[in-house]
Amino acid sequence: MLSKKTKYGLKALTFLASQKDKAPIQIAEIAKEENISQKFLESILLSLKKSGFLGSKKGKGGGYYLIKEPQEVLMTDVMRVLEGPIAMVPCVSLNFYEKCDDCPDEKSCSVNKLMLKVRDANLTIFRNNTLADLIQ
Amino acid sequence: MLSKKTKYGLKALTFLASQKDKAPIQIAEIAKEENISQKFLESILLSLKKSGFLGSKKGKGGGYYLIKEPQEVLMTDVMRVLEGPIAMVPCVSLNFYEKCDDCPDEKSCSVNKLMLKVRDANLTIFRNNTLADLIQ
DNA sequence: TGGATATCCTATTAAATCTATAGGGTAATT
DNA sequence: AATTACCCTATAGATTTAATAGGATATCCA
Repeated sequence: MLSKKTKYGLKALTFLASQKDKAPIQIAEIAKEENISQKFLESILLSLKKSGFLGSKKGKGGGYYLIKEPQEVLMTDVMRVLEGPIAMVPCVSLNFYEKCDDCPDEKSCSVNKLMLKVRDANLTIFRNNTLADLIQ
Repeated sequence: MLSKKTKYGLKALTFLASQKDKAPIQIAEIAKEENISQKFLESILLSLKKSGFLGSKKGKGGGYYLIKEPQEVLMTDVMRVLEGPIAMVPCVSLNFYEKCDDCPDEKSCSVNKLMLKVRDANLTIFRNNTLADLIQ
């Protein structure tokens, strides 16, 4: 299942990407428009800022704004920050590889074999979709 | 993340599929060979039996055995029983469809749009892989 | 300079899910 | 009749997720 965090994060990013100009949008407005708990969204936007997707401005007229152009924001990067590893098991993960302690040999592991295919399929999707592709 | 239940279930199915004949294999043997908690595996095999993948025999010389030929066991079916819906959000699920209560219009939802692509990619993988493909 | 605004940060809680264990019941075989 | 091995329910511990609370910090503007 996709976590609410990822769902909300994607919606917020799309909302920001679909704005005409790049004037900061307040958390409250995004939360209202997208039906998201404001406090929860607050922490999500903060993590998106820390990972380099968003910029922010404090005080009156402040808010969040996209740093890059939507077509430059790859879904691989967004998903890794919001949802975590793309692979369903650590032993097929590119960025978060970890050996299974119960599995003596990966080469002959059926789970490894299947999940490798799943990972590749998902990577293909996420690499070929940017924030721009999610709009409209 | 893939649940342990699914991981263990897949390993058990593969183990049974790679047997020479179709003599029943005991839970204890599968658990030992695949490094799985025996009691946990017990409940997994039971659910695989109830969903029509396995048969069982009680008493001495008893155990579990595959009902169909490995090449006839589709991963779509196995995954749905062990892991649940293949879709990452209910609004793009074929078998477990549910409308999002926070989303006014699916057609214009960015999450829906992306997850539809992910679902199709995963369905393609699971439809084109059988238990036979996981062996060796 | 001070008040209003809005992000930033930490901690905590409530709920749900996952993983595993316990303990006995039931059916089949020898 | 005893043994074997699956069958079934309940429960507990751990982890993760989702949300809330409360205040600190930075910015703007009159």
